[in-house]
Amino acid sequence: MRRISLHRPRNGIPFITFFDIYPSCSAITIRGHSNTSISVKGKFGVNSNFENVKCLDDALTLFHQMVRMKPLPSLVEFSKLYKTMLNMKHYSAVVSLFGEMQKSYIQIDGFILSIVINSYCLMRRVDCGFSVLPIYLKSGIPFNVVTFNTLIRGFFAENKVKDAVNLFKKLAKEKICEPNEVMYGTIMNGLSKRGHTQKTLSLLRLMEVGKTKPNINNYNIVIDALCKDRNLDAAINLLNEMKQKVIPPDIVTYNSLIDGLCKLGQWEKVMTLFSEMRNFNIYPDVHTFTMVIDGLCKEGKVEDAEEVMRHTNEKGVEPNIFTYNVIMDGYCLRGQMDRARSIFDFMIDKSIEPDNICYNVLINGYCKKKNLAEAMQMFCEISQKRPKPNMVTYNTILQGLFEVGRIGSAKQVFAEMLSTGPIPDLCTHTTLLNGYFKYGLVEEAMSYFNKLEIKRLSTDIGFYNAVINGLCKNGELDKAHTIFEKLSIMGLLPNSRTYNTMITGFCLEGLLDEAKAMLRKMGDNGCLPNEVTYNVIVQGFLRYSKISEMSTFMKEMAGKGFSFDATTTELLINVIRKNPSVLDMIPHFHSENKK
DNA sequence: GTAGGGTTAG
Repeated sequence: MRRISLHRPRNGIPFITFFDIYPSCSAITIRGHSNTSISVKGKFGVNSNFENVKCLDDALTLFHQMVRMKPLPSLVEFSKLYKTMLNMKHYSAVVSLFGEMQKSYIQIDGFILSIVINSYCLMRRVDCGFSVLPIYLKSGIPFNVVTFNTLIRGFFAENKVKDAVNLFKKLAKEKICEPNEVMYGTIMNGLSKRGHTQKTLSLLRLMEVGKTKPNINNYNIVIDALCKDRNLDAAINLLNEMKQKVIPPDIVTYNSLIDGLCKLGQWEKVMTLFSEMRNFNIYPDVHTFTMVIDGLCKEGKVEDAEEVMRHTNEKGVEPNIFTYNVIMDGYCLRGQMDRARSIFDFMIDKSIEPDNICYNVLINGYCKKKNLAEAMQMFCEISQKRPKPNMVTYNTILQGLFEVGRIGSAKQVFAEMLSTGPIPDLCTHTTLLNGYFKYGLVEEAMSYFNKLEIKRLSTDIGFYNAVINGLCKNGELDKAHTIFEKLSIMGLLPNSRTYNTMITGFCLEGLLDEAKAMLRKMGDNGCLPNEVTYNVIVQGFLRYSKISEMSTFMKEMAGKGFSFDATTTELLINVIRKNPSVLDMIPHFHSENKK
């Protein structure tokens, strides 16, 4: 069967399309340099060749077959192949195949160039993405909104927010291209994901009065940002605005809102949204159920969560790996590792391949139960599989091993991480330091710390808190104090944990005046003393029987509505037993505390 | 055939 069709596309170049049977390449549209397209349909349908591309080798083989064909396949087929490769994350391979195309003088078009720019952006090389722009000019291909949207996404991928926004502004100002809803969406999404919810909302308002009116996606981005900020009232107001403007919310809109409400435990409102959705003929999907299940699990209601999972099945929605991971985490949080492991086996029975998160959840669960045998078993299991253990896996198992004192194994795992694993992050460094300090290995801790300082890899206050705490606990208060004083020079702001750690350190050494001075300094630096601070300092005075000063701080505590923790209470009882008159020194406290 | 939104782990 042969069909010939002649049509004239917008750019004015005529295309002639043939449909025929072509055994050697059964599903490829072929276009010669004269812009003649020949589409060959085989028994597997038009896309079958790309569905069969399972790995990089398949893609390369097919590409080389394609470039040798006469006449050449159409650029549509080349872009389909490139897209398939991008989906498999073979970004640099796309770039090099594009190079081969250029060397062979194969004609290119704007689609191909956008894909090449995207490949660079996905490799986090937006700079190389820009270097593709001259090819447009040389080839007489006009830039379009996709070209620049891809580059804007590239900037965001490298966290270059200002560059992204500047490019966006430049495009509009110099009339290089008219931003559309997608481009607004890209900017809004980039800003909202970095906490700039108000700017995102302003852009939506700008769109409302401008030429490009916001679509459902633009609203969804803002609603999700508001929900993530726990500003559910504002999010629901925006939902109502959408309804008024006859932009009907969709499942994504409702999922953002339901997730926000679940995280706040506002279950009645969740139910209201569920019934509202039904009125709009929008049905909950696997995301909706998973978020509800997650919310219930985080409140410890895992049985209810399992009930919802059964309900999910009744509604014809299949739980996916997210759902199972969430339920497993729920059981792990409650220490019910047997239940978590049944879910795990059940999932495998359903032919769902466990992923990294799944293993990490279980490893964390076993570590929390101090069952390092099982944790290590799972760690070894994942080490022999793909995907390989990631940073979270290593950090979890390291923490677990240190927790139970298996320092040798921890060192072994860390060495393995350095040689074949992911690059350690700040959490790894902090875990390692905490571990060394906990077991008195001060020299090892400090030599590791110094190495990191030289490499300037330690730029986080949480990390310094670990060092300061470790030094204080190992009787090295002076060194801790020196590092504390250095923080401001490095431009790091101490937080309440930093101060509390230093105050604890001073109290342990009986340097109560220094402790007191540090507490007063906290307020000056905009970091108010909290319940922990007061408990720590009161404990200090109690240990050194400075009853009248203790009384002063207790009064302040009472004024701020802070309570004693277990340690303070115990110390206080011991002091009162020895000397009952102390009771009169204690200010009017909650009667509960006084008993 | 190229660019966009919502769910999980340390």
